[in-house]
Amino acid sequence: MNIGNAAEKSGLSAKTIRYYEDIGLLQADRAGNGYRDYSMSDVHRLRFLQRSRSLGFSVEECRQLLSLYSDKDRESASVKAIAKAKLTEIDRKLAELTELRDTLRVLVRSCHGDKRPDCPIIEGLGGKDRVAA
Amino acid sequence: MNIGNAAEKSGLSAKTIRYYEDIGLLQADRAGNGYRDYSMSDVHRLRFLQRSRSLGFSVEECRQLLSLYSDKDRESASVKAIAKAKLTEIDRKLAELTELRDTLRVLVRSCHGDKRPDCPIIEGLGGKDRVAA
DNA sequence: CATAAAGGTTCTAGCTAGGGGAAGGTCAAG
DNA sequence: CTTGACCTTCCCCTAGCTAGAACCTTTATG
Repeated sequence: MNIGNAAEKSGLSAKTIRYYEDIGLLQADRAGNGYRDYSMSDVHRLRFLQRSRSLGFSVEECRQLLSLYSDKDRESASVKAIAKAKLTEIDRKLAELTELRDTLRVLVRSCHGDKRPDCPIIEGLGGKDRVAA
Repeated sequence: MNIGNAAEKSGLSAKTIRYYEDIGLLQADRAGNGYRDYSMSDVHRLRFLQRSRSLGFSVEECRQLLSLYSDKDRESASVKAIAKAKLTEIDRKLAELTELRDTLRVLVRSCHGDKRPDCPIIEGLGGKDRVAA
């Protein structure tokens, strides 16, 4: 099947699929006319990539996961290790983002937001001390 | 003061300060030897940028905030609008990331993680249906 | 049969927000 | 005088694509 078809079935754009081929994630066969030719198994792998990316795995992590996906002798422990590391990373990002939000929320709440120029947000961003979270 | 000094005082790297000048965020005076020369007021603005960035504002948002920072006739409502929009954006990211984490957490918990090849994580990433969060 | 639209191909360039490092000028100390 | 720390500009690199140009192939229609 052509790339457009594979794109539709996998949920990736054709551009993205070509990019993945470019960086060596997945190589496609070529038909006589030079068009890329995808099998159902290729589509499964593309879908796998789409899901992995949407779950926050980096392309390099996807490369590892894809190789484990294709390896019928894999140890599930290897997969779990990657997923756990990603989970830890996401938890860290969540904590960071939560702190950010709390700080920003305090600033926003403390600003009256009218035509006067005095503004606790500006002061908080410019002041000497970190605004209390 | 030289850029290294301004960098230290503002918490930004010299590279970053030059980059900000490059994109027109903040222009510095030049000393006779061609070195950039920063005043304390420049340092305050750099600090302002550092804090704004660290709170998640994009460089373009920082540009607006900095112009409001310098504008003594600003309306605090303008500042609050930008901050509120950013807050909404952060909340959205938080929700997204939380959903991601929950999905990933379910997958990780369901995987025994040993030497056997069968792996619910791989199945979850490759399967036809979205894994339940 | 001609042609136009809808695909496909390769290539380059751009996005964010800087980091790394080269090649070279300048300044203070020993 | 030289060394080392600092400064300058310059260009390339990162992630993960997206957009567009220039061109080729297939398919549908008059």
